[in-house]
Amino acid sequence: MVETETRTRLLDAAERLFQEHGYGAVSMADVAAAVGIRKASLYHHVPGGKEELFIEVSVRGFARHHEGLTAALAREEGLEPQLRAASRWFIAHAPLRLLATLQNDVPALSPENVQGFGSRMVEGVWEPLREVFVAAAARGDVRSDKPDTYVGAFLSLMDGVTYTGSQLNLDESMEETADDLIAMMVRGLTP
Amino acid sequence: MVETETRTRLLDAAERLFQEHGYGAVSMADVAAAVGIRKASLYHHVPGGKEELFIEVSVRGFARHHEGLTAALAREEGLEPQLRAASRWFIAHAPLRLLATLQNDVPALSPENVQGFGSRMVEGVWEPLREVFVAAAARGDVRSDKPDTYVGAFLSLMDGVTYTGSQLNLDESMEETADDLIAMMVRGLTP
DNA sequence: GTCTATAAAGGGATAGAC
DNA sequence: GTCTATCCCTTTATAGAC
Repeated sequence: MVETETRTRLLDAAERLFQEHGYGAVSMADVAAAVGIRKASLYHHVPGGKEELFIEVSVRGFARHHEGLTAALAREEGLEPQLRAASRWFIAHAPLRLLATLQNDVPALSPENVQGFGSRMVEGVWEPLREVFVAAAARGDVRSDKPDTYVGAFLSLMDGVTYTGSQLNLDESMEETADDLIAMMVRGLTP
Repeated sequence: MVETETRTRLLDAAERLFQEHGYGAVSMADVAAAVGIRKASLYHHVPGGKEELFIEVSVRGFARHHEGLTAALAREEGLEPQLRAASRWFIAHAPLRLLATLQNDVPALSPENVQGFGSRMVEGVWEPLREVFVAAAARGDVRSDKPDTYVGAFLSLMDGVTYTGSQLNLDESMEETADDLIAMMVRGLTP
C-alpha cells in the first residue's frame, strides 16, 4: 500500500466528508469531486471501493488519535487537567461523531471491518482514556472504580460538546463548555 | 389526518425501524414488509412519502416523551431523584439516538421539517429537563447556573447509556449505569 | 385500501481506451 | 493514473386496475 501524493489527498478529502456528513451520506462522486478527479479513478487508489476507503480513513484517524491523545495526556498530571487536555485534543480535531458513527455507519460494514473498526477505536481512544481513570482510582481520586463507565461518559460528553458547539452557538466556546462538563464530572454540580 | 387502524400499525412499525437502524438505513420496502402490505400501499396512508412518515413518527414520539417525562419528573423532588426518574423513562423507551439522529438523519430533511423536528424536540425533551436544572439552581443545589449545558450533558450521557447498554453488555444493567452517571453529575467523581 | 407494474434517479462498481 | 461509457442494483414515488 504505497502512499502516493494523490492517494493522501484522496484520504484527506474523504475523511473530511465522512466526518462532516457520515458514511452513508457521502457518495463516491462526492469524494471524487472533492479530490478533483472522476469517480472511476478512485478505484485505482482504493480498489476495495467505498468501504475500504472508510476503513482506511478510520484506521488512520484512530492512529492519529492514539498518538495525539497519549502525548497530550502525558503532559498533564491529575484527573481534571488530563481530561481538559483530552478535551482540547478532541475539540481541535472535531467533530468526534463517535456515537453517530457507531450507530449509523459501522452497522453497514462487513463483519471483519466492524471488528477492525472496533478494536482500532478501543486502542486509539478508549484505552488511553481508560488509563487516566485507572490511575486516578489508584491514587484514590475517584469514588468508585468503574473506568469503562467513565470513559463512555467522557466520550459521550465530548460528542455532545463538539456537536452542539458547532451547531447552536451558545455564548460559550467549546473549550469553556468542555471545562464546565469536566468540572461537573470531577467535582459534581452540588456547590 | 384520520387515525385508521392500519395507519397506526404503520407508524408503530416505522418508529421501531427508524429507532433501531436510523432514517437513512430504513427503506419504504422495509417498512411495508414490517406492516405486511406492499410498498405502494404505504402512500395511501402517508401521501408525503418517507419524509412525512419520519416526521409523523418523530412528532408522535416527542409528544409521548413530553407527556411521560413531565409526569415522571413531577413525581420526584430534588435534582438527583428527578434525573433518575428521567433516566428510567429514557431507558424504558430506549434507544434515544438523539445525537445520531441529529447528526445523520435530520440534515436529510427539508428546511421546514428540520425546524419542526427541532422545535418538537425542544418542547418534548429539552424544556422539561431544563426546568429541572433551573429549579435546582433556584434552590441553590447547583454550583453554576448553566441549565442548557447540563441538559445537553444529561442527554449525551443517556444516549451513551442506551447505546453501550444495548451493545457491549457490561455486568451492570442500564439502570445501574445511569445511576452511576447521575451520581457523577450531581456529586462528582471525587470521593 | 391494496395490488402490479413501471418510471426516474442515484449509487457503487467495472471495462477498456488513452 | 485518469478518462468515458456502461452495467446493475436499489430506492423513492406514481399510474392505474381491482
